[in-house]
Amino acid sequence: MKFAPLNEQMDVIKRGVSEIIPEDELVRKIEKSIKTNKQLIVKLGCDPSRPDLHLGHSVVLRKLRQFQDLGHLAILIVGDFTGMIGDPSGKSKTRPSLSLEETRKNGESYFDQAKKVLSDKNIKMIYNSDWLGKMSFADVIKLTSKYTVSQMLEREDFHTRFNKEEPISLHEFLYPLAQAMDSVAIESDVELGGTDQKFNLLVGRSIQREFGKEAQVILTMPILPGTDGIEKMSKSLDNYIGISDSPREMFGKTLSIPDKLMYDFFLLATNVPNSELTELKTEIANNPRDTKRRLAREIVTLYHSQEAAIASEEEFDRIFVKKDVPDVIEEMQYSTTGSSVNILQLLTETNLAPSKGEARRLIEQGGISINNEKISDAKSEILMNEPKIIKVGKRKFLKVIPG
RNA sequence: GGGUAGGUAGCGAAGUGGUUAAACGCAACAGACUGUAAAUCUGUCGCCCUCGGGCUUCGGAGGUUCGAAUCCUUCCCUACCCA
Repeated sequence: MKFAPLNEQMDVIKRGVSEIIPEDELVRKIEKSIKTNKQLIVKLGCDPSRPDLHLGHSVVLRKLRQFQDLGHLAILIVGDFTGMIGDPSGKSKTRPSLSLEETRKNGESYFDQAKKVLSDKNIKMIYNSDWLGKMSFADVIKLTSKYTVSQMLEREDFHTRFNKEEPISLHEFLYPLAQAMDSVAIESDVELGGTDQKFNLLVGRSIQREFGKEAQVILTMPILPGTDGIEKMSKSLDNYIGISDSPREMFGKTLSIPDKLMYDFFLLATNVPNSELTELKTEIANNPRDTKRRLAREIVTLYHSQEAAIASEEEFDRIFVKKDVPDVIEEMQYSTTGSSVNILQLLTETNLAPSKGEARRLIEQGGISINNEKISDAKSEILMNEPKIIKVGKRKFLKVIPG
């Protein structure tokens, strides 16, 4: 294995990063790796409770990919053990804790999606129940003795929740320590994470030292904002662009981001070369419309293909500019007893509307059309003699096939 | 164990016996507009039938009352203070 020179490696590694702590230690680790011809162990923890990956996750995964391409070893740690305990933080009703089997399954699905970003070379996936599951209560007590309550409360979210008199479950304090044990177990040289992970990553450093290991360097990436431009990208806020989204969805969602986010998306979520980045800033200012379309194409190309990118752009124009129908529409078999069916019944039975009241409202507001004809009467009877295309709102389509 | 403050629709938050299906904000949804699924504006936002209603909601259970989210009993949950 031949590693690239230090400067080249650092140029790649530093793109888009928020912090490297401490940077000089990373330099030393890389120098040593070049000299001894040994790959660095780069760790990324993944949460198996939410296995749907989106562009936000991709930021850190892409960084991991860059380490892989530089010849280093990526270790993905699936938190199956921690997932099993379940995390009731926040107000959400006791989140059901997953069984080991479920976390494993989610881990697999995480891995499948992550493979769209990662290389299949220089990679290892490990479950943390391998070592956490073997710890005795005495081991846990020993571990917890190495960290104090005040130190824990330094973490911002604990701190604010504590001050707002919101509940903090005791086991939540154990998560950073468990994560730190992962670093001890695999002897990571570098751990990646979002800036929101900084605290946990730093705990890893001190616990590694406590266990007589060399401390890992931590590398944090900025949090990618969601399509709303305000909150961080997340599935629960529905402001995400999923790695497994269809080209059409990816394209549309990308166009809907606020203009001021474009640069960050180019920087953190695409392969646009470093040399083009400065130029892009002026492009964004001068021609936001076309630049955003390019961004959308870049993203679709990354997860699907160039052809898909071009097709999704064409389709976008067809649906939203020409207000036409997409060429691929979801289909559903639908059978009725009579030859026709009431529109409200049709909408609820096809799950296009959750209730008849909602369906009625959609009709009143002019949001329903069938075969391009607006339905304005909730009493309409729809003749079910041939396939019909139902349109709900601007972008929900369903082809109903009688039978 | 004792005390105090709380638990209201997806979230935040009003409401302390009777036009309260429950103000307001956010989110969501529809329409208009737009380079956009952005922003803005308008409307909607428990369920069922209808334009007049019917039914089910305010942590859980029970009770008082012609009538309760609002009063009482009891249980569960959260935070804080004291031990």
